[in-house]
Formats: sequence, C-alpha cells, structure tokens
Amino acid sequence: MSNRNIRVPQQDRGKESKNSIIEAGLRLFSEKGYYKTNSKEIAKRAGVSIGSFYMYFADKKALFREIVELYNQKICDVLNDIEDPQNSSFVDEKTFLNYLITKLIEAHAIYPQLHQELTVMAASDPDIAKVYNNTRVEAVNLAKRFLSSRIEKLRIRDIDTVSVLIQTTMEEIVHIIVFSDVIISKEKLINETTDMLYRYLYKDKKL
Amino acid sequence: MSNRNIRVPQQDRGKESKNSIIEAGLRLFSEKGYYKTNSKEIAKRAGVSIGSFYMYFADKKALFREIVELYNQKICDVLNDIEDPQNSSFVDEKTFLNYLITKLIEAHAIYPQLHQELTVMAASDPDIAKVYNNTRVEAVNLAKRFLSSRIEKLRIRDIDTVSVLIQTTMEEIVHIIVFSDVIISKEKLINETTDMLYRYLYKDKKL
DNA sequence: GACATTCATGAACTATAGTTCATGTTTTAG
DNA sequence: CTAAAACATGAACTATAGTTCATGAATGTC
Repeated sequence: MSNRNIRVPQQDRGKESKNSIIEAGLRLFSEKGYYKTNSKEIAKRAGVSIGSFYMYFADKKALFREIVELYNQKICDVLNDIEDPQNSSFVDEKTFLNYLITKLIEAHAIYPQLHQELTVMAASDPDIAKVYNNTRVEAVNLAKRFLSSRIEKLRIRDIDTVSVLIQTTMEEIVHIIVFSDVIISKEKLINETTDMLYRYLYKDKKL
Repeated sequence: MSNRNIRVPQQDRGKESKNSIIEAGLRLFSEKGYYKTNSKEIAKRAGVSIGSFYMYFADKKALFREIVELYNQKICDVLNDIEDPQNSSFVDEKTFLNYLITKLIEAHAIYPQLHQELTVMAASDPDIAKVYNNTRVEAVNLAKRFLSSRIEKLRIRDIDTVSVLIQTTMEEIVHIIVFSDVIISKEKLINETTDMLYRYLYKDKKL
C-alpha cells in the first residue's frame, strides 16, 4: 500500500493536468480496455509526465474509478432530464414510449465502450461493481416510476420484474447498435423495440 | 514470436495433462477473468508444471482460444438438439416459445462467466471476435429458421431485425439471471419474456 | 534390455507494467 | 524580493507476468 499524498489540484495548471489525465484515460480505456492500457501511455497521451499521473491518482484503478463515477453522473443527468408528459393528452403513449426508449438508449450510449469496460470490471472488482450498480438501479427506477404512474393503462402487473426486463433490454439494444457487426439500422431496432414493449406493456392494442 | 514446437499429446498422460490445463483455464478465466489469471496459476491448478503448459499451448491466449472453441461447440450442440414440433398440433405455439426460450437461455448459460469474458475479449481481439461471432450467428440463425417456418402465423415482417432482437434479448436475460444481484426469479423472467415475445411476434392474442 | 520418443519439471531468464522520489520549475503569499 | 507551497519531470527501482530450456523420468518399440 502506498504512503504518498495524493494531491487535489489547487492551481489551474494542476486542474488542467488532472483533467487531461482523465480525458486520456477515458479515451484509452474505451479504445483498448483497462488491462491493455498502461499508466505511462495514459500520461503520454495526456501530455504530462508519469510523475504527475501518480501525483493525482493513487494508482491506475483509482483513475478508472474516478472516470466511471463521472460517467455515472452523466448518465444520471440524462435520465433526470426526461420529462414525463403523462396526462398531457397531446402525446399518445406509444409516441412517448418511443421517446423514452430513445432517451434510455442515449443514456447508455455515452461512451459505450467504457460502459462495456465497466461491465467487465464490475464482475471482478467490488468497488467498481458498486458504481455500476448505481447506474443500473437509477435506470430501473426510472422504468419503475414510468410503469407505476400509468398502471391502469397497462396489462402487466409485476412491476419489479418488468422494470428490470425493460431496462436490461435497453442496455443490450445499445450494445447491439454499437458493437454488432450485423448491419442493422438503429431506427429499425428502436421501432421494433418500441413495438415489442408497447404490445407487451399496454392493454389497448392501437396499431 | 515463438519457435518452440507445440505438441499434440500422443500418450494418455499427455492428453490428461492437456485436459487438466484446459479445465483449470476454464475455471480460472471464468472466476477471475483473463487478465487476472496468469499461466503459472493455471498450471498449478491443473496440477502440472509451467513447462507442460508451454508444451501444449503457444501462449496464454492460445489456451483461451481453445477453451472458447470448445465452449462454442457445446452451445451449438445445445442449439442443434432443439426439435421444432411445428405442425404437430399437440403443442400450442406459446408453450413451444417458452420451451425455445428456455433452451436458448440454457445454451447461453453454459459457463456464463466465460461467456461474459468472451464478450470482452472479442472487443479487443479479432481472433476471439471471430469465434464469438460464430456462436451468435448460430443462435440468430436458429431464431431466423424458427420465424421463417411460421411466418403466416406472425405479425412481424422484418425477420432479420427481429431475429437479432430476440437472440440478443435471450443473451441478456441470461446475463441478468446469472449476474444480477437484483433478486428476481428465473421462472418469472422466462415467463415474462415468453409473454413479451409472444405478443410481439404472433397475430392471434391467445391469453 | 536398449534405444527412441514422449512427457514432466522448475529454476532462471526476459519483458514490461506499475510506482517512487530526488531534483528543478512555476506560482502564490507576505 | 523572498520564502513557501504547488506543480512537473523522468530515470530508476520493484514486482510480476510470461516464457524458455537443460535435465531427467516415463513410456513405447524392436
């Protein structure tokens, strides 16, 4: 274990150094994955010395954790920006469902390669798992709120199970869109997913 | 690059050594992931020397590739074992769909942690990506055959998109069941998924 | 039983990721 | 202007993963 003092940057140049390390780490972890990226390379890409790296971060994992926390925050911001036009009869439910799916996908599509990396690291590191779980719980809760508030229009009853099911479906749709070499149009996939969920969730079958 | 001759075991003891290395690799890669597992540890767990490891495998990656190919074969076996009772009116379509989903999940649930690891490695290694893709294409094709053969009973038309959608949904359902710390019953999830897909895919809405 | 082949071993070597720290520079405060 | 604090640097050190190979034992063949 290290005895160094990890510094919180006070001056502008310090903040800039730390930020560029975070930026470089984000890029490299996304491009090549955590284990294929080494600290010297991150420092180089950031345009700072390896010494500066270890001035602001205890070790490589600390950088990853910090990046993942920032990422988590961004996702939560996107989720919180979603407005529910419930009872505003201007927008029909299916249109809103399509909007909701698009937003959830958008949220998961922030640095999608990092998200992939996060999934992996979470499997082997409890600290990372915690951060990862926060993100997912946030999205599941959004789904839960959405479902609860229109329960009388829905045919499904087990909100807990269904929330997990649809959040997971979203997450994986992003995965296909980003990673699949199967050429499939994003719009088609979103539309099919909307269609699937609408028929599954809602009582009336407006087509 | 190495100049050694990689040996194919001729005698029983050689075969046993190689098998136990594969077995140990499978366990360790699944438990701790590829990068956190080192060759000496694999040899130790297998009960052989590090020398034997490098007698049968060019390097660590070669072992991983061989394991993944075996895994791929097992999945394909499960998929090929699925019988389609099409036109045997003894079984209704929804019951069969439930059976199909269970089987697909079963197929993806062989060494699920390895499957996770495979996903990751595929992202950074073209060789591994190829093997991974084989497995997915096999499953998508199964879905495609299933859909094509009962197209007149279905409301969906874009078979290519839908095949990918349902294969992916299956893959991710396994992921939830295996990795989620959200406590959700496997049966519930399978039933909800069946319900969702049935309503999405089929014309008639037998409830 | 003798010779060849296969197999097993682990100390030792190579390569490299991760990390530290002594030294020097820039900024801030008084 | 000067001292203190913050910051920057990269050669050098540590730790360890990955790999090789000289040596010897087990097995097969004649």
